[in-house]
Amino acid sequence: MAESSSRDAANLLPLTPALFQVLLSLAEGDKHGYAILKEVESRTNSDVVLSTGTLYGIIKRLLADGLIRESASRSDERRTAYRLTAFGRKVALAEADRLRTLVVTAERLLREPAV
Amino acid sequence: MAESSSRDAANLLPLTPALFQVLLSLAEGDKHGYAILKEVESRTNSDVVLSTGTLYGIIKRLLADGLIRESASRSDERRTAYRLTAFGRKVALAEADRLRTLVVTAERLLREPAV
DNA sequence: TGACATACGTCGTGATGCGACATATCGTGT
DNA sequence: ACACGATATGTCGCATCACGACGTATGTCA
Repeated sequence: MAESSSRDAANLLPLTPALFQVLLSLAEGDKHGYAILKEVESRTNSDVVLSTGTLYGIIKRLLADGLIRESASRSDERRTAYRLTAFGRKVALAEADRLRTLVVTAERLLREPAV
Repeated sequence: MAESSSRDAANLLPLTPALFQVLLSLAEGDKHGYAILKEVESRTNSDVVLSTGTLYGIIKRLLADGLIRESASRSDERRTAYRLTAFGRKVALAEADRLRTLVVTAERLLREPAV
């Protein structure tokens, strides 16, 4: 026990797949909404295609929970860029850890071909 | 193209975390509902605790989609055991593959400590 | 000028997970 | 005999979330 660092990242887990993709996109670098949309789509070979309805809802929740914040660098007028916070990165890492454990378990359980 | 093996397992992805856990539980061996509940809880150290509302809804969907079926071995009167079908195992493997790829990507993107 | 990409956002709907509740049997302790 | 908790299955309503449809602009280029 005794690990109250900032806030407990584990409380927010598991992340929804769409939300996790947005965090990963911002881990790569600051982006505005539309750029996140396009980056996720291209990185996942169109396996994950976020609608704008999905995206802007997620951005609201991420801002409210302090996982991202508005980036100061707004080169352009009508675009708002977002940046992953330290806490946001921590949460994303926790989710990646959770998934890695899950995958290891899954591969162990699925290996045996039915007794 | 030209890969219509039984049905396309990829169509059902991504699986919800709870549903995936149920498949993993049945991959280990046939179980009835309550046993699935307890096995998931103990295997995940109570990180994942399914409510009965969640479980029996999932079982309905899994039956409807042919990922599980009722097991013939009903030693007891008031328990219904379930078994993972070949297709169900295939879907679970596809999900595990998807997650493994995601984890690799996530760890790559999250490694760099913000430029 | 017209079409398409960029960019942001809302709204309604459907799917999903969850807690609360209901019901019943079984085992064990007192 | 009775009570209590574990076993076992299920329903219901609520909240959350992803998605598609739609709306509004501006920028770009043929």
